[in-house]
Amino acid sequence: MSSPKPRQSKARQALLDSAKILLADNPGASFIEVAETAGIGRATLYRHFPTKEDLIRTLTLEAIEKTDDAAKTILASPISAQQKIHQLLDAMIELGDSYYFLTRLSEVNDSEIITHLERQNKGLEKLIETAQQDGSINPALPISWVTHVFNGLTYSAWTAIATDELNEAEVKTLTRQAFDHGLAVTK
Amino acid sequence: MSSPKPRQSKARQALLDSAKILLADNPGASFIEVAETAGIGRATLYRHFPTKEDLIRTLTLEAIEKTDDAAKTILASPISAQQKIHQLLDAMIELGDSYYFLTRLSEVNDSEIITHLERQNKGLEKLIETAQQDGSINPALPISWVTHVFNGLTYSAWTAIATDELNEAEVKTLTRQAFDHGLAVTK
DNA sequence: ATATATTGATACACTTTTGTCTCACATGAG
DNA sequence: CTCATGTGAGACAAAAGTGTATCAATATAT
Repeated sequence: MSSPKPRQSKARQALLDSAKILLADNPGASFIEVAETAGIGRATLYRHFPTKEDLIRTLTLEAIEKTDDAAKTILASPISAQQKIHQLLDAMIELGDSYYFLTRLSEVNDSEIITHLERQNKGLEKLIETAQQDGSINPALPISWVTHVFNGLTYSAWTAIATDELNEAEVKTLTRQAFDHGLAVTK
Repeated sequence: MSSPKPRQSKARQALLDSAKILLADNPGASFIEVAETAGIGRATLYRHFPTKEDLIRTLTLEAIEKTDDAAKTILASPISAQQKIHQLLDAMIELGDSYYFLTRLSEVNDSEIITHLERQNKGLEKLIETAQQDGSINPALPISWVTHVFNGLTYSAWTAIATDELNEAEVKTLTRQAFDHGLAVTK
């Protein structure tokens, strides 16, 4: 009848939102800074996350979960592999806020997180393989290279949105075009 | 007649080489770790670099200098803008070892370094503008977007080399193709 | 061989960070 | 209102990191 965690949720989510922004441009920020930036007491932070690793772990799992949610919908759609990849690119661009801090951290050690990331990568590779079979991606390209370009262009999109006058909608279009046809004149 | 710094050079360069590898996968590494990894005493490290900032600053300036050296030769060549961009991509891929640690660090604050990076970026933009005028890059694309793709694909190339079975020569070819024509079938 | 410079090890003081604990206060559910 | 829970502020101890100084050992140039 009643919601399960009515009290905690708000402060906790505000804390996570604040932390991922701070850690994105200062991966070495101390727990003290995290608490101060979030505007909460240090003791409260420790109550929610015993160590810095716990916090980062939670942030990472949250990002992974959001990606899974988006991927689930996209993969279930009756559209081509190419269109699915395009929508995945869009989803990753939208999730920039949740993911960017990860690119600035040390190598991931947590085995559960590694498992999730590998699973998601496997899913992307599967999709790429299908796209290569139907000819929308060059079958001569190594699958791993295509995933690296996927990630690299996602990174381009994030930085373009973060630093430039380009808005998210423009960047989505440009990224899609760059992924498919590069930077030559569109024919 | 005699070389200017015969003594220092060796230990110092070995230290820099070791540090950039360590900082690449652990940006938060302490000075103690840097010294231990390089196999030198902590006191010696402080003699060469008074603070961690000095070390990072030196590493960064070294990377910038290497890029300038490469760019100088490339820009002086009697080749097309597109070919110059291709060679710049090659050069950046080769400099992965020197640059990768920079992508893992906090925002750059040093004004001299910012000036250098902006100068190099300006040079790239100029080149892109020329390539757009001669039609090898789509003139409809925002210049800043092209630079983001340049950087994103450079990042793709680095990670492909670092984690995969692909060698540098293959990756150079793939990167060039992705930059020009994306991942569709080459015509 | 000898003077000079570099190095590694160690000790030291200092600062920052981490993690725990206590207590008074605020807030929301019943 | 009352009570359980969450919170902020601060004290506290322990650990890690930083930066300086000293000294004996080593390597190098002449």
